[in-house]
Amino acid sequence: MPGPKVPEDQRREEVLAAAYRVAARDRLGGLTTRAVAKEAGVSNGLVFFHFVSREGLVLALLDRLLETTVLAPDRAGMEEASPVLRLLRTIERDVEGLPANRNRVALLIDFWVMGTQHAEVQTRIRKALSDYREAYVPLTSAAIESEPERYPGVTPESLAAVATGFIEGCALQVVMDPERFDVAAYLSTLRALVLHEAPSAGLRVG
Amino acid sequence: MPGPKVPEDQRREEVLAAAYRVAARDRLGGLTTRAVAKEAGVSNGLVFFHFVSREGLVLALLDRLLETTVLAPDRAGMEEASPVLRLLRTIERDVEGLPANRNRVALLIDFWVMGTQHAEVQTRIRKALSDYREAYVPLTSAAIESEPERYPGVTPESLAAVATGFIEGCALQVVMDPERFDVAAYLSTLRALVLHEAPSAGLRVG
DNA sequence: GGCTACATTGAGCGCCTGGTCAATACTCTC
DNA sequence: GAGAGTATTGACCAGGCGCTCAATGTAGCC
Repeated sequence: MPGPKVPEDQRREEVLAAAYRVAARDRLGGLTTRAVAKEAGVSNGLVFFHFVSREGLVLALLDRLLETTVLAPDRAGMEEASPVLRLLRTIERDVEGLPANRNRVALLIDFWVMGTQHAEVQTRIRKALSDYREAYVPLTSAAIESEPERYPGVTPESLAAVATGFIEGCALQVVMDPERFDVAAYLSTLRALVLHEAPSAGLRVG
Repeated sequence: MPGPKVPEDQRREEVLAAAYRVAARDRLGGLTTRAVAKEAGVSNGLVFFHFVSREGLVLALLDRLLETTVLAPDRAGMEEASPVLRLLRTIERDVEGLPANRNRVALLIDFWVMGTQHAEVQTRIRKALSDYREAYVPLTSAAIESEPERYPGVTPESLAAVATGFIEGCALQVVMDPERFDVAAYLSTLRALVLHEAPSAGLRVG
């Protein structure tokens, strides 16, 4: 009683999209092959035909998730700002974008936790985090070079690590308690800490 | 064929300790009632006799975990330092303590993630995090008061939130990639950012 | 139209899980 | 020592899981 055939790997794509929907709703723990099949309107066996195993499906989902997560900082609209301000604004953009992507962020943290026990997931997550840090290095490098005496002993890499670590901490907060997490207060505090000047200058938060 | 009886709720304690050992090794996903029973050298049914359900066991474990996690900052040995330095050193102590407690931290993050979908776990975790922030408020308050002009618009609460958020970000790093996480570089970067002076003065890192 | 190759189905297998429960052994009381 | 109450056992159940596979429908080719 097989259903209609679909050309090429379009089916695979449909199943993967269904897997994302299920995972965004029920997280990795709720990502069963049956749930995915049902969501895709397809039989259970077909999931295995296209992904071999649940693990294959999970890894494909992770790859898709990481592919569609933009790492490169968007510098549009801040070409004229000082390097330090550019760095700050990039961090702020990333943090401000977290609440709207809560489901996606929660899913990434699920994979993060899974990576603690699963070698293949671990290497992928580590690489993504490494890429994320790398994407910040040009910004941190410029910031340090603009005022070297202000950042003694700080390397572009260590500053990038701290910056992304800060963002990841924010991601945890957002996932756990989105109502309590006050993006504006968080960011203005960061600004004051780093700039040592009133946050009202140039703050875009309403 | 019941085995020997044990007075009071000592058995409950043994089972809970076994649950911690299992969870520290295999995390929440591996925390099955049978695994705990085996680890405790006890029958499967006894776990339910003492904890009613797996959920009861998990919640008891979470409570135990949070009870035995010291939140109050230890100020010993820094009475004479400036408030800002005291704050920094407290953060440093917390961060430095993470790698040695990797298993415990990983387990807490497991609960954190679980709390995203489980109401009772969520309230407990939120309370623990709130307490953690609160524990920092005296330190952040003193730091701000000592140099009010240096932290414009920064409240003790927001600074405490950023400080603990920073530590939680570090916790994520440690759990994911303990070898790569360079505690010393992280902390010296934080110092330089906040103090705007050479980190060699007063840094205790070898 | 027949043939081949392949996508698709759904029943079914084995395993593990949380949970139940009657039977049983221990401990205490008198 | 008998009786009562409780801690403990392990077999058992239902359900969900990942996964397999023979059967079957579909599409393209000559």
